[in-house]
Amino acid sequence: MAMTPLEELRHSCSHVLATALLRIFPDAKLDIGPPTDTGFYYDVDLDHKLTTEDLAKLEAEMKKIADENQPFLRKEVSRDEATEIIKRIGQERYKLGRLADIPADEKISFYQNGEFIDLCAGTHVRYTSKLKAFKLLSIAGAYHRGDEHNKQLQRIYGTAFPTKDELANYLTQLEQAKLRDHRKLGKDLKLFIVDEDVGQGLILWTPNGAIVRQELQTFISEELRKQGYAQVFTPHIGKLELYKTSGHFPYYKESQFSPIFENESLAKALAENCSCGEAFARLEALSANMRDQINTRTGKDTITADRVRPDDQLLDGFLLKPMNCPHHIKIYASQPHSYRDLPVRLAEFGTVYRWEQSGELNGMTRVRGFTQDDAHLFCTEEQVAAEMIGCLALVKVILTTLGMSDYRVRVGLRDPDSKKYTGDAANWDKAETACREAAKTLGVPFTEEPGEAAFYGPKIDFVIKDVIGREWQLGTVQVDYNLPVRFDLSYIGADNQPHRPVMIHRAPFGSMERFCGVLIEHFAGDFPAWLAPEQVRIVPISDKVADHARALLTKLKAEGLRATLDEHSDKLGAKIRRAELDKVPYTLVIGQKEAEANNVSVRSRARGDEGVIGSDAFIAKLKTEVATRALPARKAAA
RNA sequence: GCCAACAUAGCUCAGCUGGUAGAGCAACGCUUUCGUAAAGCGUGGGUCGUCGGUUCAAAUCCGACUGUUGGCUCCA
Repeated sequence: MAMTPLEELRHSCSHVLATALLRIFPDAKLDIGPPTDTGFYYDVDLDHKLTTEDLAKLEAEMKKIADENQPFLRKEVSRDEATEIIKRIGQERYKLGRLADIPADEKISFYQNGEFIDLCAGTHVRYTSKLKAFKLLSIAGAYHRGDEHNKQLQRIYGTAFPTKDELANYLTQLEQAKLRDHRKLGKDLKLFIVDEDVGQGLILWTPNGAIVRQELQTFISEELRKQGYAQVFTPHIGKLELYKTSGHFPYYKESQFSPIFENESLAKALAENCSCGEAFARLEALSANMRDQINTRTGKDTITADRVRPDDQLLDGFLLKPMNCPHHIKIYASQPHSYRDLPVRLAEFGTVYRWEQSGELNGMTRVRGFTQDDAHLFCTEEQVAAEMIGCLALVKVILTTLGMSDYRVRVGLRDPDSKKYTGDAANWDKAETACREAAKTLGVPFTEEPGEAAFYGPKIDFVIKDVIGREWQLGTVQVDYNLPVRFDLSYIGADNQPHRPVMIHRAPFGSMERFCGVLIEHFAGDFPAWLAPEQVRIVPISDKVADHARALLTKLKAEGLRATLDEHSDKLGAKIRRAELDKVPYTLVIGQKEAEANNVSVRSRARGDEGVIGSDAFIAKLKTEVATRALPARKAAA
């Protein structure tokens, strides 16, 4: 595949970086150095721990190499010659493996610039002097071949552009992006905190953030009522047995909080001289055993769920729920269903807990406890398509209302080579077809990605990028033919015979935490009035109108608006500045003139000074803006 | 979990090679009563993330731990 000119430029930078590396650290063992979406990197195995000072040195050396104006020369060789070259330059540690990756029918080429020669398919710019605008950015650890069992190499990240202006522009953009990072804004606008003593990845929603979340929940609840969902509530824990049946316990044990054991069960285990270590070892064996049982099943629709043999019951206990499905399934299963009842749609803002690796935690976007705007639909096979479309429509309504249009849609299919999936192939095919067909109705491009399915079924995900380009899965819709089997769910059909329902799991926001994090960045903290923690701030010009201002505050609050009054003795400019920094959508300036006429001078965060209007007229206008969940109308560019 | 960097007042940060802490903003008080992004003066506020070590002496050097950040791995 040919590289774009920009990729060519960046990839050439990788080679120049490698050239500089070997000049400064001759014993460096090189792995690979490809271009990326935003720049390039090179992975290197080096005993010396690279520092930021080294980056500066390397960058200076790269500039020298660019100035030396070395030509990039391509050389095609046989496999034996390639091996010889790699040995000659002393880079056999990784390069021989990379050479072995090249299929037998493909040409093997090296690129040489100056003294440096590298196994490489290309392509490159013609001379190093073409590299005019590059910068080394950071050093990171990266496993060889992306496998955590392999040695961790040092990865040097950099970026490059055709011109210095473009590079400077990109670096400025990075700086700008940091200003709308949800972690910074979350602190500035007092939306949420994470406390060390409460625990990593556990979000404490402070009053301002709670308002945003509550408004989002209200919004989605309204939409759910329109679509015929029933609201349920379920507890935060469930017995281990429940998750053994669902398959979550054996499959995701390592990413769950440890079980909460019953006191009696623990006491019994202790009485049997079972140490904690042994108990956990037995639990470990149990989950491994469960996995094997499931994997060796032939995939027939057995109607009966997997059961744990009684002698496997070593310790009874509960699990903090890692997902809501089993609880909702039990609600469905609690009474018989006729085909006339279907679809049954059960919704809950359900809080779940997952043991994410410490290094993966990130602000609100990757946490250990989060609340899904979850729902499970139980329907007939014939209803799947329509229900899927309904779920996707809901996601679209939400994204449209919030003005989020920059996302991609991913259809996650099973990886035919992996064993992590449960259920029979025929059902998987049906489910995957249903997903594909539903995705087509979206009217936006989507990609099909094998290996992205959940263990119980394929899914459609909405993926959005954060300010620094990281992708986050938000809304998700998943078809599931498996859990209904595992829990032996049924409904009575028109033929008076029991039938197996199909489940759809869906969460339009994904999780309230992640969604709010992304939303903060999407709006850069400038929430539309309906979401803004503080919708209106009254700014009296002097104490002389304080009584009038207080009366207005009372009135705004009585009208259900989230309003505050700035009673500081600052000058107007300072109060305006404070309101702007707090990103309040509307500031009402009240002086003698306004007080006498019962007017307000409106300053909009989005549009600036909007002039004087009667206070009742303002209230009516704002209430409409809030009720319709309008996005702030920006001032037209002059 | 792994690699690396970082952790000083509510916030943003200063504190060079060791001699027990400073600024701006915020808060509070007083003065000012002001027309669309910062009025003036004053006051309070920190066992320098935690624990341990080196030293006559540690915010500063070393170690462990906790947390954060950037990556890697993972993400039902």
